[in-house]
Amino acid sequence: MSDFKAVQRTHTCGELRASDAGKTVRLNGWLHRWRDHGGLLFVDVRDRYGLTQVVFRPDILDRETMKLAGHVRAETVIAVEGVVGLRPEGMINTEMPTGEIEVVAGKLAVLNESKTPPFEIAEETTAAEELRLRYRYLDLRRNFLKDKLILRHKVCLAIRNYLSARDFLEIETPLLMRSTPEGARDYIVPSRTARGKFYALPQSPQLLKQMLMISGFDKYFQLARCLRDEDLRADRQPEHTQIDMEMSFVTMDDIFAVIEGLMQHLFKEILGIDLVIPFPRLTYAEAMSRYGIDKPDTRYGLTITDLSDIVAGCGFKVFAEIVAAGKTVKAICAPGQAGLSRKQVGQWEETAKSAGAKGLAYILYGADGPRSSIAKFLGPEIMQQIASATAATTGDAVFIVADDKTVCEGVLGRLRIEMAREWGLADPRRFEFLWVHAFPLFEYNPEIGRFDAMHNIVTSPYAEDLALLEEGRSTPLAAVDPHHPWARVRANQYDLVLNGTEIASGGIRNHRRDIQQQILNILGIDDERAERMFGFLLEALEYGAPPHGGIAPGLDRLVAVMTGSDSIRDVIAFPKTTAAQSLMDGAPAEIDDKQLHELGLAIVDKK
RNA sequence: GGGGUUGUAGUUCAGUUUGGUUAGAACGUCUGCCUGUCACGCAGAAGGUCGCGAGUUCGAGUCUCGUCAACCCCGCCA
Repeated sequence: MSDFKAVQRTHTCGELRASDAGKTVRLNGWLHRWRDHGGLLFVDVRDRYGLTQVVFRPDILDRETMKLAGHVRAETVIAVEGVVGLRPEGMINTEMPTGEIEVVAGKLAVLNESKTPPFEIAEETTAAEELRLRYRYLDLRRNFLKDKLILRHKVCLAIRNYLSARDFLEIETPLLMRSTPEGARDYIVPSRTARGKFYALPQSPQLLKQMLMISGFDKYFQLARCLRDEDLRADRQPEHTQIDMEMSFVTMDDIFAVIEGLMQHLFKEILGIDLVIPFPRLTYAEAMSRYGIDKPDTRYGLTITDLSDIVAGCGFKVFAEIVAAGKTVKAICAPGQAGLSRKQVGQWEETAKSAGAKGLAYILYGADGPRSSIAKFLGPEIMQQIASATAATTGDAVFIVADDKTVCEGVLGRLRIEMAREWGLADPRRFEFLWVHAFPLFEYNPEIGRFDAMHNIVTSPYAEDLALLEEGRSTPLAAVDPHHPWARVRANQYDLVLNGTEIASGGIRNHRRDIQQQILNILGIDDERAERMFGFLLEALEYGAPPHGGIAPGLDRLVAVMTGSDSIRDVIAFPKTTAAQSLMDGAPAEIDDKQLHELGLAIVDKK
């Protein structure tokens, strides 16, 4: 094939129609399937645009060409020249966009042969993901993945157009930067020119986009790669892409409005779906008490009800004593589940226990009256009150947890998700967005014996909570006490939740050095260390830093939801396994001794 | 770091509960036949380190222990 020009395609495999009949065309592509009738031979040629049927006819072609065509196998790269013909009466394939025509072959050239692929390049595959990841380039030939990457491209393009039209500037920030002691474990890159020193790959461009605000670029965005060396999940890869944004002179409402507009645009433009804006808002406290989680899936009910007042002083000692001790009794109502067997109820109790509950009480409101292991202690009146509080009617089941408020919420939140999954309560065709805001700024961490940033160390406190920062230094309350002043500081922090997935996170930042420094101090970073680690940020805040804030939607998670993917691996061209390995290229891999030597590194323990 | 699921022809699986003759099926591959198929059809053939390593046993795909990998979850992480 010395002269490819002579066989180069004139059309793609997805574009020929009946109106092209009579044209002489050339197609290039992969041989998808063949149907050899001994005389007649049909071949489907595939490229990313589609499939076109090519027919090889012995009455037209010489014996050599027929023989060659008869021996071409799956995934061979071929070039075909022929005449577009209308298919005979009754032979039209209405399943295919090109189904009205076929290319009557005149010439065939093999551009490259293919080994038998380890799995079929078919619409559906049952091949294990491990195998598909090893041969990712073959898996990407399948529409299943190909279409998702195409949709991802459209999302990226629409984001750029939308934000650019609203005066946002896309500005790149470095991948090699200094390690800062925040959040996740860093990926580290050794420096050759400064031996013994290291760059870190950014967990996000957080500080850099703040520097851009200080530079005066008041509307910034970037499709930014973010790297974190933490354990993986279906929705977590070591590198992911954020639609990173930051704005100056804005309030939370301004940022919500930009994101609501962006999401509305993306869903309309790409999926043809009309989103209703503005999105509902919940405070963190409301989300936790109603759903037991800070990223609730609001496509289904099963909300949490507080029963403490009802069961205070009731005949069931366990409940009464818990309430007397200042703890809580909470419940969720599962509609239509009164028929659960003893075994099924036991399985939910196991789930509750694994989530931290000591037990799980239940009341099954059957047609012949409520059934419950604690019915005789509660009595009919209390059970009636529980029914009306949880809006349970005949046929429903109520599950009750008694413990600390946070344990109750955590357990019932978990049960809620598991039950919705078990009973298929979440409608996959619905997209329910929700803002969660007013997070606590700090969270007590018993492991290290001090407060941690709940989200981000640069998030600003509510102005009316500023006094609590100082109050926390002299309070007689223990750090673990939920009424500790620092535990009560609310943050200008907000998350965007979509169908129970955290899709974006952001906040209004500290633009005053004194407040930022005070927060770092509370987080256990003294002035000396703050200077060393964040000196550049603190210094920049002293040169007229404007009020600013931002947000960063996760592109992978967003596209995963938009394409109905269970894992973000399906919307990433070359993802890694849960052990952060790339099965295709074998990364991570050892490097040469010479490379180690140049960097001044030695491997101490290979494990 | 912890819990769970899975691992048997190229691929997807059955066989493991109850250890016992030659480890099966489908798809794919190869050969032959077939002139309107489109998951073409028909006939035949080849194809196995039962993830890996120990152990128990007369005998292990099957039982025990360890180990590796993929996936899901907790911890961890935006």
